[in-house]
Amino acid sequence: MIRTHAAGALRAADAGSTVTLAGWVARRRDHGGVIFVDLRDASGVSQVVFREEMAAAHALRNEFCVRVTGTVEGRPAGNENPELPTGEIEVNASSLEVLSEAAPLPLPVDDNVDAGDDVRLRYRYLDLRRATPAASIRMRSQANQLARRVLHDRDFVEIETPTLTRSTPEGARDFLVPVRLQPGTWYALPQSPQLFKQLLMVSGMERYYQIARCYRDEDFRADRQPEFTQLDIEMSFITQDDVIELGEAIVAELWGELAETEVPRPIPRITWHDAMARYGSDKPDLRYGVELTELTDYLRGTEFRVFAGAIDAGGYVGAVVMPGGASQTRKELDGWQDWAKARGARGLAYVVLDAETGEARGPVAKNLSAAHLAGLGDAVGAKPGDAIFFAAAAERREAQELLGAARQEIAKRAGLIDENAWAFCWVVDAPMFEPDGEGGWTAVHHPFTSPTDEWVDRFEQAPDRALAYAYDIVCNGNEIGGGSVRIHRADVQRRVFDLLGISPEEAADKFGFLLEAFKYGPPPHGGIAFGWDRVCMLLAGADSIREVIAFPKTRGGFDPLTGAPTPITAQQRAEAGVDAKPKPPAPAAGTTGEAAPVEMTR
RNA sequence: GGUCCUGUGGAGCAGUUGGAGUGCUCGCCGCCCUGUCAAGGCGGAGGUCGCGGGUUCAAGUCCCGUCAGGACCGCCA
Repeated sequence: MIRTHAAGALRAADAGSTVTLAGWVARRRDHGGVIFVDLRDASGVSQVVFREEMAAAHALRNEFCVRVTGTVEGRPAGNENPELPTGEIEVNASSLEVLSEAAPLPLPVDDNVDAGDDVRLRYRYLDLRRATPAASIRMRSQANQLARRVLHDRDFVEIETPTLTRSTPEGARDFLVPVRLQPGTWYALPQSPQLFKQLLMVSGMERYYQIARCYRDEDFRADRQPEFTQLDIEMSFITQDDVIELGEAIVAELWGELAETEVPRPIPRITWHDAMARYGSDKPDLRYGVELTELTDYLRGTEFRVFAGAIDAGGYVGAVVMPGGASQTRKELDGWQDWAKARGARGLAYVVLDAETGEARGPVAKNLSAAHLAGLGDAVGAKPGDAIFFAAAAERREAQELLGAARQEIAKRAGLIDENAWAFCWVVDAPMFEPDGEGGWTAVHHPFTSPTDEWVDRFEQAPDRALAYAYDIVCNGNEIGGGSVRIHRADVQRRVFDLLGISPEEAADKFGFLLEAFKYGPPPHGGIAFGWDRVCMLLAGADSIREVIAFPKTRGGFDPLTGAPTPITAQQRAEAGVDAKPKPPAPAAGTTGEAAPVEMTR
């Protein structure tokens, strides 16, 4: 090593020893006759003092990479810096070697200055010299280690699966890779290792996990990148409760070690239908109340067309209360209409209860009968001074989701969110199917998800109500993981495919290899995958997963650092076989009554 | 694909009813400075106000288009 000590580790006890440090000039304070330099390495910062005979130190600039030898000394009385772990000492330099110089910086390496995303990402290596971004990446490493420890303690096997594979039946668009050796054919990058982990269960591995990179070619969000990471887990001979117990063990370990939070176990469970009814979301944020109230029955018979239309159509009318919302200005209340329209709703009906008299006011109030108005406050749990927002739709879920979004917005605007709180829950008993919009059904989770025992023999009778052994774990309104018990019985799988309109031929074409494997004694199995970027984002206290990814992309899929993606050369294009047409499949030998072509082998 | 926000020396910002590239903090260059710790003082350099078009006597400012970054909707089992 070209250094003897870590800069951040020096303490008063080291006084008197000669040390050699290597690191970067974090800051310099040049007084002419004496120069102070904060020397930073991965461990932290120590103050180095250069005296008159060390004139070369005048030439140091921020982020020069240097090696310094000197004596550790206690700082003169009164000059200690209690803000720094190394604040009691300083290094009196006797030699200075500039290992490399730094050009003027395109962004300040300073924890107090936050640059724009494009500059930060273009110079991510400089961005990561800052304490907070660096800490997030280091924290993620710890999270990986903690998860591995929990899983290894439980005899899990870490197994890597291919990233050049064939398309698997998740719903997202695939990233495709042309295949030079077979022009016209393409690999897909995996959207998840779903099928491989099920094959590993067939193979008798029994307990698999992987920190797996996954790829989905969809639009980005603050919590979505085109390549992302899952902590992917699958287990044999288990029930839903076993997977949930394991998930809780992992979450408790992570939050216990990295967030100093004791996660209450068992983590509360809520059914998917209750979550929608009470919170208008399948990933409810339980850090605050503000629950939804269904008013379909209460308002039955109303003459207000918006509500009556939904009720007559067999739909839903509901409300959510904004505590203190009656004090909003007309402009603020109008703002809610814009908010709702931005979400694709027609508007957001509201009634405010006068803070003094409790009288219901607002545009909707005059459309409701005196009887409906009189009992409204009690029906929705509103007090004088509150505002009540309504949503109505023929589709129950549509109205609930609007109210759920309003609930979140209310909590934000009314300051009801405790930013220091952690609220976990499992959302269980998810529906198996949802309408595909064309008269058929599509799998809510994926087509290998098992119906619950209650529904396994009759899910065809009411696909809209059939429930699955599918579960999501939610933290502060973020879905941080989800999984299911899988189907291991061929007859059940066939019936699910039938309902989904997947023909045996189509099934064989898409994932025949899995069905083939399931002929040979597949064990009952199930699993879970954690959205690892989101988990780390929450643990890091960040508001974007970009903060916990070393080299993230911008929302356009662009990497400002490398400039990827780029066009390819004509030669690359020709070699990759991007433009090749796939050969028609050769008939099997003998099936056409003609000799099959035989290729020369070497 | 849609809605919204942002774009001003290297970084972060301010810029009023349209009136001279105006200002602030940091950084950069030079000089001074022996106890600072986001050191301080003096001086200096650095600009296609993202880009293109329009309105106007006059545009950083208003309008249209476009590019880039961000938030959301659609999409993402």
